[in-house]
Amino acid sequence: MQAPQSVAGRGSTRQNGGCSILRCSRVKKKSVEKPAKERILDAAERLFAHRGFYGVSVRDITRAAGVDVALASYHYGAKRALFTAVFERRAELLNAERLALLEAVRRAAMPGTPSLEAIVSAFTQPLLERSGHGGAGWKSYFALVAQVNNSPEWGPVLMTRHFDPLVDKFIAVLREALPDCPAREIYWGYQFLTGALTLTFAETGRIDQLSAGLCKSSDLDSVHERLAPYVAAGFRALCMAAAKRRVKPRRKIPNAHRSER
Amino acid sequence: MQAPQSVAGRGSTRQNGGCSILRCSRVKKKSVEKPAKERILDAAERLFAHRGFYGVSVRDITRAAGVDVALASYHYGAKRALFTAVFERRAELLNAERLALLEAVRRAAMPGTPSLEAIVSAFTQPLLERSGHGGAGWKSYFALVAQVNNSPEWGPVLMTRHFDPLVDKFIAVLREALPDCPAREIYWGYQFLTGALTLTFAETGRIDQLSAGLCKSSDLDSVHERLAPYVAAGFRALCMAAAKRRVKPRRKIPNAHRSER
DNA sequence: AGGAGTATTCAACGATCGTTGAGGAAGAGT
DNA sequence: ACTCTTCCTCAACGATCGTTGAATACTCCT
Repeated sequence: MQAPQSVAGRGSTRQNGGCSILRCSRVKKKSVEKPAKERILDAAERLFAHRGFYGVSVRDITRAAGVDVALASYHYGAKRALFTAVFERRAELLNAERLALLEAVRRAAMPGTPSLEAIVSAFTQPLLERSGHGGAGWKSYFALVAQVNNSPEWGPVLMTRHFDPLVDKFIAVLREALPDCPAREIYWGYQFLTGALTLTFAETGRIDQLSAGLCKSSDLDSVHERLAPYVAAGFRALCMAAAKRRVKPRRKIPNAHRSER
Repeated sequence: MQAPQSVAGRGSTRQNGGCSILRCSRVKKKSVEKPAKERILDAAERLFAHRGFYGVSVRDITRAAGVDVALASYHYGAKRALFTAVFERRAELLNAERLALLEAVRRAAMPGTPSLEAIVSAFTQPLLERSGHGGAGWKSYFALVAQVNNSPEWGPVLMTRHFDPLVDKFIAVLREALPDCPAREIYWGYQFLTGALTLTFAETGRIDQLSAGLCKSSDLDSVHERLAPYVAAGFRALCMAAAKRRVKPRRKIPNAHRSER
């Protein structure tokens, strides 16, 4: 959580990273301390992940990064642009890797289609692996994604723009693997998958307390082991239910109480 | 979305709800317009659900409710207390109904145990039914729950305090229905369930766009039809995988890249 | 050495934030 | 008529908000 990132010496009157007479060349400084522009992004990532866009002030971020307030606007413009910059930084890297993994899984199964478990795993593994073992920055990033995905304000904008092109490809492969399954079922199944996945990223510690320590929110290896079979079985159940519904179509749900308050 | 709640005439100099000479008794006024205290809670619910705790100012809320700024502090104290009041208002009502439904399902299956589908449905149906058909207030409430559940700041406090006692009871019944399944698997299965469920409540419209209109975020009847079989199959798959793992225990996951950036 | 260009700081702007104290309006009880 | 209580408004507090323009520091090119 409170990983010691960017704890290098700072202060209001810092000049050369602390060295007074020794010439400290730029190369030296860069090797010992990240550039300010990147430190701002790191600090923003960590703080936004915990308290959301509105819960963090630009001053909170620059203070955590050890730079002046004005530097955030200088490098990123408005606060909103800084937020999207945080979101976008790691998105493309992830998409590239996930797409490659999907193609690898597809090729490995040729001339047939890959198993549902393999498809789902290709979708989730790059994320779970980095959130679990990629360092504090990645952990914060996925916690941020969890909040964005469940936000009516940010979800439709950021998630759709940066992840849906890849999701389309995954869903196409899922449809190949489930040729008799209506597309609707696959979309709903995907929605349940992404809900389960993003809540895992939030790592709120709720399951730790519920299970009295038997499960750890931070144990994403356990999640990786379980999510694929869980979701794959869910997809199959949706397909079977849809097929059964086609035979004897039943509608409506019972036990309704339809009134405000 | 923009349901016409509390649009009654107001203004900065409103005195008696608009009537000047006619004596309008207090009872009459109450019947035509909700009391201010409740209007504040309604407005807060709607706004918090959309932009979160920090994204809404007390002035936003009181303006939407048509009352003075100071009235929020007068009735609820600090802003934080108003937020928890919004969260708590509907929580107990839900818990009571869900507990009764769980007991009913349990009794109906005596002397055996209820099906996984029936247990999961008892857990989700009161929520999906109200979010789908309970009116704008309920819809906002569950969107708020979705954000809280995925928030590292609020989730561990509010969700745990108000919902976990009930969740414990559900998990106990699930364990009865899956007597050979390790408890760990059931907790993870529950976590995936609640993640899928709360993302559904967020209704971000992402699935609408992904499916090109084939699925509607707001169609919670479809979710109700599908979530129980999906999750039930997932639980069974987790149990089977755990049993298989017990026979030939394998560890570790492949393809790791463990380095920050 | 000097100029160009980038990176960073400083100080300040007006706006909005959450909260509060004093006081008014209205009804109930005496 | 008086007081008490409850509900509510008004005005204002100090703090913090996001953003900006001017000025300074540093690096690189020639």
